Amino acid sequence: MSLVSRQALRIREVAERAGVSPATVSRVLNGTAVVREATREKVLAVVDELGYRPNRVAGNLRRQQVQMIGVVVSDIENPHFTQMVRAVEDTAYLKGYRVLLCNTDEDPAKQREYLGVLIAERVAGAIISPTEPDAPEVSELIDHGAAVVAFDRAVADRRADAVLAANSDAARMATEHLVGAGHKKVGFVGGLAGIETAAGRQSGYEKAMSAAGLVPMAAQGGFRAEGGRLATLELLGRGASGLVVANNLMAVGALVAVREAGLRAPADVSVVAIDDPPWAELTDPPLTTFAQPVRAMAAAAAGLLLGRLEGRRARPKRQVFAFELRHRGSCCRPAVPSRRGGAVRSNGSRNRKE
Amino acid sequence: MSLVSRQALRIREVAERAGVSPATVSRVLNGTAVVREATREKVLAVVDELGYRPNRVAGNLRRQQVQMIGVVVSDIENPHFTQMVRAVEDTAYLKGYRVLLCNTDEDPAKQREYLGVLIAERVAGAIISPTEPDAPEVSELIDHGAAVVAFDRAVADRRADAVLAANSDAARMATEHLVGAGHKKVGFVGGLAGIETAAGRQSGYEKAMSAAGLVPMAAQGGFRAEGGRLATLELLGRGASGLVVANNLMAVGALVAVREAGLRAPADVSVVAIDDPPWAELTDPPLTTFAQPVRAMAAAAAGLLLGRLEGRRARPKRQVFAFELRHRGSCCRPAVPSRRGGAVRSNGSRNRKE
DNA sequence: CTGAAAGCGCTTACAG
DNA sequence: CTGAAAGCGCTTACAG
Repeated sequence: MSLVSRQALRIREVAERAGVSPATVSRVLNGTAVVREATREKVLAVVDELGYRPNRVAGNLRRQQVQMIGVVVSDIENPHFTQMVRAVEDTAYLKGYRVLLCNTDEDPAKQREYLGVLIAERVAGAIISPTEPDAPEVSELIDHGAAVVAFDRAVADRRADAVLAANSDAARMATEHLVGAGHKKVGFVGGLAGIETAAGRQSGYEKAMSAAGLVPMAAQGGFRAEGGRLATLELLGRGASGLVVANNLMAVGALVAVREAGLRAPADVSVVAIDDPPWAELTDPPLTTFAQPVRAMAAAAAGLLLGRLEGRRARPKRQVFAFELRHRGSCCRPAVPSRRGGAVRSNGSRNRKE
Repeated sequence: MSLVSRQALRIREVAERAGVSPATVSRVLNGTAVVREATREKVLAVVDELGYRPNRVAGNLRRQQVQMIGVVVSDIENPHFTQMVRAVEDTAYLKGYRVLLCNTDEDPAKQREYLGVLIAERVAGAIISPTEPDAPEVSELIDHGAAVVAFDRAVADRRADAVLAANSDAARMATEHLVGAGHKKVGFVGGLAGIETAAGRQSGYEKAMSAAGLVPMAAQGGFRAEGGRLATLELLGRGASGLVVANNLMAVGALVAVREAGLRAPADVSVVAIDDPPWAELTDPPLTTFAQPVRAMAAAAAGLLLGRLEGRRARPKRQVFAFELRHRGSCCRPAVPSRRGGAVRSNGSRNRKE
């Protein structure tokens, strides 16, 4: 179809060749006005013949709107966010919106820069899992007319919709699950300080422990596998017989640590993780988890966002989703006191790659 | 800093407030010309005071270039592509480029539409793992001046750079590995018909089998977990004692199938997978794999792309990366003839979700 | 139903 | 070192 040419064709060339004005070509291509059928066909024939591709950058400027949404996550490699991005992309694609991927690495500076990009590009909206919930750029983005939905973690600006998970409840239930099986020394492998989901999960854990009259025992793993490994080794060294792990990446590290310590789950240690990664039933033992309904959450977020983009003007919504227990093999053998001999080495010398 | 206002500020307002022309504001903000220091400071002060954010859509149009690259993958949820996207995003970010995420689901129509979007948005470049390698849109994109790098799978247009993996070699070595351990009935869980990586891997497998004088035995799993499960059940039903699985998602299904069939790896069946997913050492048993150096490949692809965007005009490069054996527990117990009693049920009645 | 003209908000030769 | 003016490629009131 297309005549190859170095210089991109403009609407004017198409118009001349078709013997009409640029306005008419635009109307045909966008369906924004009724055009005589014969004219329409002639225009389409020329468009096809020349392989004309309208320059959308120009259109965006003129129309004063960009059919693009930013998706801001802290780590695209975390399956939790991968699933979210995937579900959002699906919905956005169907509605004609493109996805601009913004990976912040939990770095507030990077989040600021990326939000600046979204403002500069005048995107129509954004789904944000914030690293810094009160960054002024979030408000700036909204001031510029973008629709914003907070995902997983709320943002300070009250004009944003929010799709959250009941983090505290999940950690509380996970802890109760272990306590109910007779564990007294239940450790908590915590997430990244200052992140809402980490704080929520830790508080649920602490609530359950104190309700049971037990002493909390937490170590921070930073939401990453290697951190989870080290935190787990520390907690095992302190005699933990049950572990609540605050996310799926750290669960990888926790399982490795259990093995490194020469222990077996659930015989020696019971493990419950929050988040249900795709590989949960493949591990040895299969991992008991509290699963977030990520897809439903992502669909809700995309729905809220696209709803606003299509003109809904309701006041901001806040939807909270419950976790769901997926009982597998890593839990819960009842606790057996002092079944272990020696101390556990509390940090690995092995140079592992996660 | 920013005075909140419904209507976005334009460069003209900033110029008026600073008592200079728009041209000068532009020069200060872009550093494109020397501006008197006092003027510069005045402009920056006003920009800061008003919270001015240049409209990059307008800039893109005027400058005739968009600092954005498209990343076209078939499935962002496949860890293989997730890692690639992540590595590309890192590099692109550092060079000031944004990433537009395009998920094709191995659907040629979706790939065409997304490539059309990339052309219309006049992106500077694209990294493409093509579903349809000879789609005319790839050439159109290049005609429009975009730099294109093919990833994993080549594209027909010879002007694109390519970063590939030695698929055939990997499958051949995996097969030889099993044959070397004494397996005669080595089955192959194949990928999606028509996809280059699937064909390459299957041909490597067939080469190794015929070199060993053995009869090939393949079943197609479509590169997805559930397909891998069904294909594996079929091959086990045909008496396979060794399995080469053509990608990581199908490996999930294969392990599940082995378990469903009441067998154990490596005692009853040896399994080698191509692709090394993050959870390979967590499975029961840990999965022996041939790993692609995804990060190195992604870095190479991003390097080639950004190199061209920065003006390199060398002829198209084609880099092929070798796989690397990661020996773990799922292989290779030597084959023991007819160690199994009855037939294996050849398709599961359990209604699993992958 | 169609065209001429203005304008989206920048950047950049050009002139001084 | 700085400004006035043109122009990037569209879309859309406006007029007919």
